[in-house]
Parts: sequence; C-alpha cells; structure tokens
Amino acid sequence: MNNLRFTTYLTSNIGTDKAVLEQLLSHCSIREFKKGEFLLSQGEKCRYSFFVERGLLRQFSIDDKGKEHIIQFAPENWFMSDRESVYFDRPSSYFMQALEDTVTFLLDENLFLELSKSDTAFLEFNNRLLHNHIRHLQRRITQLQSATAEERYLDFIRMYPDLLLRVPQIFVASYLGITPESLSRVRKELARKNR
Amino acid sequence: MNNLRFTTYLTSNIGTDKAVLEQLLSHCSIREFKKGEFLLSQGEKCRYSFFVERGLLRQFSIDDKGKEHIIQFAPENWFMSDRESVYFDRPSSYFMQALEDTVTFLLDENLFLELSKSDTAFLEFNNRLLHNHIRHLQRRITQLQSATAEERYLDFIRMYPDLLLRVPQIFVASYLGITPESLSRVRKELARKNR
DNA sequence: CGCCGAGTTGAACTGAATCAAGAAACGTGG
DNA sequence: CCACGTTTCTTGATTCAGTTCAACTCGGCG
Repeated sequence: MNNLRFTTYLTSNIGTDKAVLEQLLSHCSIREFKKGEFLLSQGEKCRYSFFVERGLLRQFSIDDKGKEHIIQFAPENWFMSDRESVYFDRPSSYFMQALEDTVTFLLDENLFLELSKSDTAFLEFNNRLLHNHIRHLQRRITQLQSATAEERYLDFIRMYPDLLLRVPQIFVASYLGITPESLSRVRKELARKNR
Repeated sequence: MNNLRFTTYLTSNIGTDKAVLEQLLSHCSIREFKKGEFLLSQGEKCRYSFFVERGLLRQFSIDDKGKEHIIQFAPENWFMSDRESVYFDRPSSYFMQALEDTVTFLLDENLFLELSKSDTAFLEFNNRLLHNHIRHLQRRITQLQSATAEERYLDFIRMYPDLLLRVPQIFVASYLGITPESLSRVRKELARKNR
C-alpha cells in the first residue's frame, strides 16, 4: 500500500494511527469495473461503500415512466454507496455503473458502524461523510426547487468543472433533471450570450 | 420528567440506561414558540436540534427570486435542525418557524458528537437519525425529478395524512414545489376523478 | 361589521418536454 | 487504419404542465 489515492485519503482523513488503518485495510478488497459495467442494480441490496481509486461512476434510478435520473457522479477520491439500502437492509432503488474503466476499493458497510464504536477518529470521519452527504442532498433539493435549467447547468459547471469534460452531455442532462435536447439548447443560448 | 413525548421517545430509542439519559436531559432546555414565531433565520448559525414536544414547525429557504421553499415539516416527535450549519459552523440557509404554538426541547448539537463517543447506544441512535434524514432527502430528490404535481400531492397525502389537516394549503404547495394555484387545480382535478 | 389572508377560477404566457430528422462523434471489427 | 453502425448532439415544430396575473369568494377574527 503505497501511493494509492485511497491510503492518502484515509491517512489525511482519519489520521496515521496504525491500528485503525490496518483494521480498515484488512476489511477492504479492491475491484475493477469495465466501462459500462454495473456495480449495483435496482432491487439488489447494497453491501459496500465504493471508494473510487481511478475512473468514474454514476448512480441513478429509473422511474415508473422508464426515465433515468442520475443522483450523483463519483470521480477519484469519492465514495459511492446506497446508505439507505445498507443501513435499513432494503433493496436499493438505484443503479451504480462505471462510466469509465474504474478501480474501486470495497468497504463493508457494517465496518463503518463497528469502527465508529471502537475509534473516535473514525467516528468523526464517518460523521463528516454523512454530514457532507446531507449537505450535498440539500443543495440539490434547493436547486431542483428553485433554479431554471440554465442556472442548474451553470451551477454544475461551477461545482464540477472537471466532470464536464469527462461526462457525456446526455448524463449531465440526466443529473440536472432535464432532457438532452433542453441542455443542448441551454448551451447554445449560453454560447450566444458570451459571443 | 414523566409523561412527556420527549422522554418516551428517548427511552424507546436509546434505551433506559440512566446515565446517558441523565446526561442528555441535563443538557436540554425547554422552550415555547408562539404561532408564527421564528426559531432560526437565514444567515444565523443553527446551534440546536429542536425536538417537537407539541405543535408544528416548518423549515424553509427563500431563493434569489424571493420565493419560499419548504424543506420539511416537523410535528410532534420529530427533530428539526440544520445539521449543515451546526456541523460546518456556517450561517444557515434556512428559516425555522412555528406554524402552531409549539413546545420544543433544545439539544446542543455538540452534545450529539460527545455522546456518540461515550455511549454506543447513543451512537447508534444518532446514526439512525442521520440515515433517516438521508433517506428522506433522497426520496424528495427522486420525487422532484420524476413526479408531476399531482403525483407529488398524492404522495404527500400518503406519507403525511395527518399533516394535511394541520397545514394550510399554501404551505403544502410550497413543500411540493408548486404554486398554491396549481395545487388548487390539482385538488379540483382529483375531486372530479373521484366523483 | 369589515377586513384580510386563504383558496378558487379564468386567461394568457412560458420553460421545458416531446417527437422527428439530420449531423457529428465514437468504437468495433475487418 | 478505414468503414460501418450506433450513440450522441443539434435543430426545428409542436405540445403541455405549471406559472403568472388578476379577479372573485369564503371564512375567521379583531
């Protein structure tokens, strides 16, 4: 375990205390997914948190009308999980899919609770993850409620400029909650304004 | 402390272990708000979690266009807080207001972290609160992305039938992310169908 | 009794969806 | 490395859900 993003991430977030890290790493496995491959499907129980070492994931649902809605992207250094499914032991309502060839670390979710009990630093780390997640979700709700397609797109650019280059437009549209056609028109309009 | 919802709630969620409960209760204060009174305003830092002993609260934001968006309601036995503000020590982007005369218990948010460290039962309780919150938020996002005004309203009725009777329609509309006029029309249409 | 906010209804408007068709980009196999 | 087929992206025409604005009703409360 040397110059992996994962270990760097852990030490900078939990500290360098050997014991916890050892315990954590001993419960992790590594797994690769080819572009297009699914990590999880709607109806399955989510058993892991996936840490993205390299590549890009998307998490999405398909509604009763058959439309996809992307909940979040996860590039390098991000976690992806369906905490709801894990925690309440319910079938997930989401899909998780690799948008690029992706290398992930799998963390058993029960481990999160166990380590929280035994190690204060880890507890605080987990707490931060959860609060960040909440913050992120609240932001999306506010946005969906109040922003126009154009505003959402501009917000996306501001928040995730790097993703813009890696994610096909069709997926950005799905994340923003608009159709690809609308996004195309928004972009056209923005280009016109900036001319 | 006898037949309060609060103590019942705590014992049934954390257990009857005297020590933690004592510690918890000793850090709580009780506070009443008149109908219309604000518990928190946008820009202030949120310092407490409010447990609703009796009454009803709403949490909402005002966007740059001056429109209100209700994030959640909190009737009896619910917690209301801006975890984001507390945890990251940032000014809140929300208002909290009493929709009825309301009695609340105030819990210092730092206490949550402290008690999590010292008591496993409390840690699990806090974890459950956070996961529930996340579940709730995710549900709203899915709904905002995929459901029509009518579907959202029906969903609201199913989820919170009791609130429907206590909350003025104008606030229900704000929660659903539609105008009061639209909600009125949705209701009219539903009445027509069920005739 | 009169006022005021909540709710309803109507008409015009609008942002985004839908449907359709063509252009550009992509990747896969020969 | 090219050719072909499949997505992705763009553009146009049309439709639609929900907003906006305005007028009117209703019910509670000082």
